[in-house]
Amino acid sequence: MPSLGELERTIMDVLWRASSACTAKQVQDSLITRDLATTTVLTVLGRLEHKGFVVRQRVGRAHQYRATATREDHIAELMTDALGTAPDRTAALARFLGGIDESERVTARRLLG
Amino acid sequence: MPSLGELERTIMDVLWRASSACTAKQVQDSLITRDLATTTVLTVLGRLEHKGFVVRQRVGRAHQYRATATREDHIAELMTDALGTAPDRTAALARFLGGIDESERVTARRLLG
DNA sequence: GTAGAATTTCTACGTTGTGTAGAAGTATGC
DNA sequence: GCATACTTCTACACAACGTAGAAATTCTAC
Repeated sequence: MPSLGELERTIMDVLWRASSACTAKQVQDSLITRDLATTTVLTVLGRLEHKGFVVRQRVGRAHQYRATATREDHIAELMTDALGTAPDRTAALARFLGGIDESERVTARRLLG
Repeated sequence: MPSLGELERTIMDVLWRASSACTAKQVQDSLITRDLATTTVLTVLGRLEHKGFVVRQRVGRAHQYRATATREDHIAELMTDALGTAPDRTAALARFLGGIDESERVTARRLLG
């Protein structure tokens, strides 16, 4: 899976937080702390589309962008990918599960049925 | 956590597989498919040391390198870091656990006690 | 239907990380 | 002491990413 730069990540966060698809302008306006040029946002959104993280749809003269996966799906995929690099999956899983705190272990047990 | 490039990763794999600490020469000789210069291996080992993935110790005129963490620890840390970026940890955990296959879910349940 | 504005596309540049290795320095063993 | 093994220094190319101006396109309001 392609990885995300810092700005790419920031922009994905906007899209993940958004309830619906956003235009580049809307993304730009969400990032008040950074004062980016619109073209910068567009460039990054283009790269994110290229990497498969977003899709876009024309609406009027503009495009609306939305994330192709939820943030949780993305995170789960990162975790699965990491686990996938283990020659000994069980050992890696054991380390991971051993490292999370007790309340979360309880949650995990419940999630596993 | 710093990430690993492709060669850095390859060299970490050597160190992770090795039962004991390795010299640059030994690492180089393990990578028969790549025919790298010794200095290349040294440079990368230096970067890995800088990133905290390895430590070295002088032995005679050479240095021996060993990984600071096991591969499984590293992988578990990647997973934990990914989970740590989730605003809703439970949701992310649910997606992750929901995505692994049934036999591994059984293993996970057992690991959780 | 044309002018102006909004939006996109194209192009580009600086920075950083990484793969790669030569040249030069240094220490060790004989 | 000297040759050699090993390290350190320096360097370069290439890709990814942050950044944005210039130019092209397209919609809308008149």
